[in-house]
Amino acid sequence: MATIHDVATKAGVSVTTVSRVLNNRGYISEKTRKKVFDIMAELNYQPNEIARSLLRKQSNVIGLIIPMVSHPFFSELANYVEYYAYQAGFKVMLCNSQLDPAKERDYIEMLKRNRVDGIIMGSHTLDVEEYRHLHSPIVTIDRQIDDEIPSISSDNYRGGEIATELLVRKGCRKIAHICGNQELHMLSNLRTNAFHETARKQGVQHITIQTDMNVFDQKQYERIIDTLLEEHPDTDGIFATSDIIAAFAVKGCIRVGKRVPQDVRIIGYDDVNAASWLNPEITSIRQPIGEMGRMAVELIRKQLEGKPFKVENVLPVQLVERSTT
Amino acid sequence: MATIHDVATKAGVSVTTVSRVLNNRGYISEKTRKKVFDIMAELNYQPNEIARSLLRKQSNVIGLIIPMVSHPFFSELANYVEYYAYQAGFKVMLCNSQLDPAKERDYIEMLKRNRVDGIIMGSHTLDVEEYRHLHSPIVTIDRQIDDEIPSISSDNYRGGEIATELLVRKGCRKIAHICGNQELHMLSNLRTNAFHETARKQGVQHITIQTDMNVFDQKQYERIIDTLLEEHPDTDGIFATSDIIAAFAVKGCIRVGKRVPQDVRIIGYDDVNAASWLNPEITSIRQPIGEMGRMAVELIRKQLEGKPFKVENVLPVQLVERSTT
DNA sequence: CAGTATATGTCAATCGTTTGACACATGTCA
DNA sequence: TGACATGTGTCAAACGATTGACATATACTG
Repeated sequence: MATIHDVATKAGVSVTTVSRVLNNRGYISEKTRKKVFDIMAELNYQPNEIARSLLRKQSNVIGLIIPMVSHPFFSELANYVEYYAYQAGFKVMLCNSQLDPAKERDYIEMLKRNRVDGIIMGSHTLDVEEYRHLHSPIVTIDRQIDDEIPSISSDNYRGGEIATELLVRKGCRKIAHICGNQELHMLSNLRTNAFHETARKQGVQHITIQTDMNVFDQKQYERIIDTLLEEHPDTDGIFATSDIIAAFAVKGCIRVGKRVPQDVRIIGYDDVNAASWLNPEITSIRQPIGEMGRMAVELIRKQLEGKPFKVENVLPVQLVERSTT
Repeated sequence: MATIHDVATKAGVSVTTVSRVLNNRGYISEKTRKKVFDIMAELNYQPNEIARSLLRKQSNVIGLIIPMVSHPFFSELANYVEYYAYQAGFKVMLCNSQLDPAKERDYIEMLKRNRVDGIIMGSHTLDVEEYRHLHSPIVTIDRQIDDEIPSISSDNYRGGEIATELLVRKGCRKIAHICGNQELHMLSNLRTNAFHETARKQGVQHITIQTDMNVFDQKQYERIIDTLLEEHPDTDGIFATSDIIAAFAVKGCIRVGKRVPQDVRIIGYDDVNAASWLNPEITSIRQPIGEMGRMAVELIRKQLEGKPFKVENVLPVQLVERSTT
């Protein structure tokens, strides 16, 4: 790879001059500028960003830690993060924690060693303390660490409320809620709180089933649904905490001969693209994933630039009614 | 951030000693080693990988360029690439081209400026020439550049053959094939060749519909299916080049009152996870995505280490029969 | 006691780029 | 003529780590 030195020699100028051309500073004649650019093209010169980063103490890299990209919610989030990061001149480093604390910790250290400009945390398997000592700007998705670290989430409580209310309004008398593992202290636990309170207030029977801590395990979903329908055959409403789980609920119902939505009404969560590929299309609570991604990048930038930012960012959710309710 | 210098000073030793501890070379007493590690922990020291990369001329970063992560095939591929890269000590930089040549080119240059150790190309919107001049090790997914650059693909021709044969065997007499844009010169075009040849050989009516160059556009899929069913109402078999398109085909059929698989048999491609969330579950041609990801990382490594490697890597596909055929 | 293994230090170069200080032209304008 | 703008050069330090050469000191072994 050619260096700035090679370019300077070949162009018959000094490295300072080349650097000046490259960074547009100081006086440069049109003739020299052209000459330098020509040589750069000829040598296929690409300035070494590693050397620049070292000097500038800025890598322009954002680390994105999520449980796994192949989960639709996170793959869509990653897609938007990449989109807005690119627009802002950042590169994104993809880190799947697989919800393994050791891997998550390892990735955090790796990102620090690589002096990333910021970390977007979509996985949270460690203790609050461990996140607090991070020096780089971070932003968390769906979890609050403390009142210094900005977090982004959608209005989980409201989402749980809307979902439960819809099922009640549609006439469900016994509603099951399948939620994620509550031990992770995610803000999504609020959906479950909302479910309990709303169901109680409305006076309908309700049960809650927690999934294991695995990111996503189809077999587990199938088992949970089967058990649910067997132990509570009179269930007439299911509020699943993701569209994928809702999809398995639909399949489970059909397997045992129940019609959706006539016998069982089902609502998912997230409103990922896949929710509308399914048949029947799944009613869902839409999280503004694009906006969450945009805001995550923006919050990193604001921290880097020392600008003020809001610590708690709760975005509105929206009911998207389709065919399963 | 603490530097190796701070650690040395605080530990009362020289930077050389700290470096020796860090890199496990030369003689170090247990006492000093412990002392240094203690201070490193105390100062929360993380060696600056940027400085190391500069010196070693090795960044341990792999660039992954794909059309978009939110497409299930690529999100699963990205997931595996991350998995194997992590195991091998690499970080992965996520680049979505959106099938925009300008963005793809820009990303390639960015990756070169950042001196990545290798590039996995899953997006191919540029001319062969542009890829050929890349200096870093690259590996392509689903496209052949020349006989120097290793490529990975699954057996697209065989996949197309199996899919078509299955539909014929099931009794289809008029089969439609929905394929991706053929201008991209991807190896997946072989599926279409296989479709034509097999259908002709078997003597069944067949039509082919090409999608636009967009990565994925639900509206477009819906339109294509609607038009197909309207213009060719006697279609009784559909071979879609992705499971997502197949999902839309299923929905389209049901919309116009056709039963799947009784009236129309549908087969998808890739066998992404989503294929089994759907209802009915989609019959598909399975690409070994995990193996492709593993091999991509391995081929980068082999090039880096100067080991011999195979240029053309075609992996077997497999029929996964479910409910839509 | 000589020789060697162990333990640590100093010093300087290197990776590729940026940047500030300073020097020295040439040209232009008032 | 002097002041200033323009254009380019040299030099050196800095970013943070690694590494080889070499020096020195202690401890042990045969």
